[in-house]
Amino acid sequence: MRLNLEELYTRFRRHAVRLTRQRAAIYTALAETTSHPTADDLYQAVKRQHPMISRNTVYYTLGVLRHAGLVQEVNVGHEVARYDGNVMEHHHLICLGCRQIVDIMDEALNELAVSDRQTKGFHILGHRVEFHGYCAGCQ
Amino acid sequence: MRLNLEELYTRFRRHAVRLTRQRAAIYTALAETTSHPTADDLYQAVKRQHPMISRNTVYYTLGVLRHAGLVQEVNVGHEVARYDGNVMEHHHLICLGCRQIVDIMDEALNELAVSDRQTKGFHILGHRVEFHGYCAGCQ
DNA sequence: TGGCTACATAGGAATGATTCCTACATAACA
DNA sequence: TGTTATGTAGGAATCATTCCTATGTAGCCA
Ligand SMILES: [Mn+2]
Ligand SMILES: [Mn+2]
Ligand SMILES: [Zn+2]
Ligand SMILES: [Zn+2]
Repeated sequence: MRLNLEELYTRFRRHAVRLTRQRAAIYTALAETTSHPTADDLYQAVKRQHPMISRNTVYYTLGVLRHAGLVQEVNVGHEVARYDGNVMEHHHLICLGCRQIVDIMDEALNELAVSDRQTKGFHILGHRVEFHGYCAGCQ
Repeated sequence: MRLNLEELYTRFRRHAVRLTRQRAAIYTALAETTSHPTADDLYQAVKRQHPMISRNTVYYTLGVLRHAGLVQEVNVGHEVARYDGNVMEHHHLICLGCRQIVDIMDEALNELAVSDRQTKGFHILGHRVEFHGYCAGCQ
């Protein structure tokens, strides 16, 4: 979905994150896609408008945004980190062929819990579910 | 659980994996713990009996055992890889404090599925669930 | 049982995503 | 508009894992 400057300004302000051209470009690129890009994908995309941007700025910014709760990291095994501008609670489908990651918005999955007998004394704060398989194109 | 040489021999034979002293030591160390050690944990443990073992042998062996289905890799975010000698279908509790990983054997979790509407044309082969929280000692 | 051969091991070098360092630039606030 | 805390660029460093290669040996067969 399209993101205007005013909305961007509001979101950053709300989380006390300084707004710079680089941050605006990185966050916008991420918020406007559902593809869960890597840091380098974002670097390549943002570089078109900001040829001097450094990879470090991308990593640093993603760290700041993640800390502020504006962005999520999605890790699939030990592959390179993927980022997600969708911070609503949701889970993922992962294609073993093309490595694409697709959102699953499913209330039942969000409400998943472990039976008390299995909790082993843990105080549970959250959970993550990923389904693995082959997408339509890779089957 | 304790693992005798004969059982070891049977398992390796069944999966057409050559049995060496190093492999026996690595696999035994892993199969006899529930702690999900790292490759380096295993290297340090095995080195007591095999002072000349190399880290490379540990990595190579874990790769072979994983390929044979005798061992699993468990990845928590981008932390160093953890290994699991329990190859039954199961899921994990992860402590955000001490990073310990605890098994959850729960049939309901094993049978989890995505609703067809959410499958997005994927052919699903498996899934993984992890619960995050603080263990009794870390709360 | 001894010899062959494909595969395993040790050790060291290479890799590569991410983090660290630091001098310079600039957003935010008054 | 000036001040200052924070962000940026660029390069070096990190470190788990993988790659390379010479030597060793498990498993098989005569
Ligand atoms: Mn997502
Ligand atoms: Mn386990
Ligand atoms: Zn695919
Ligand atoms: Zn703990």
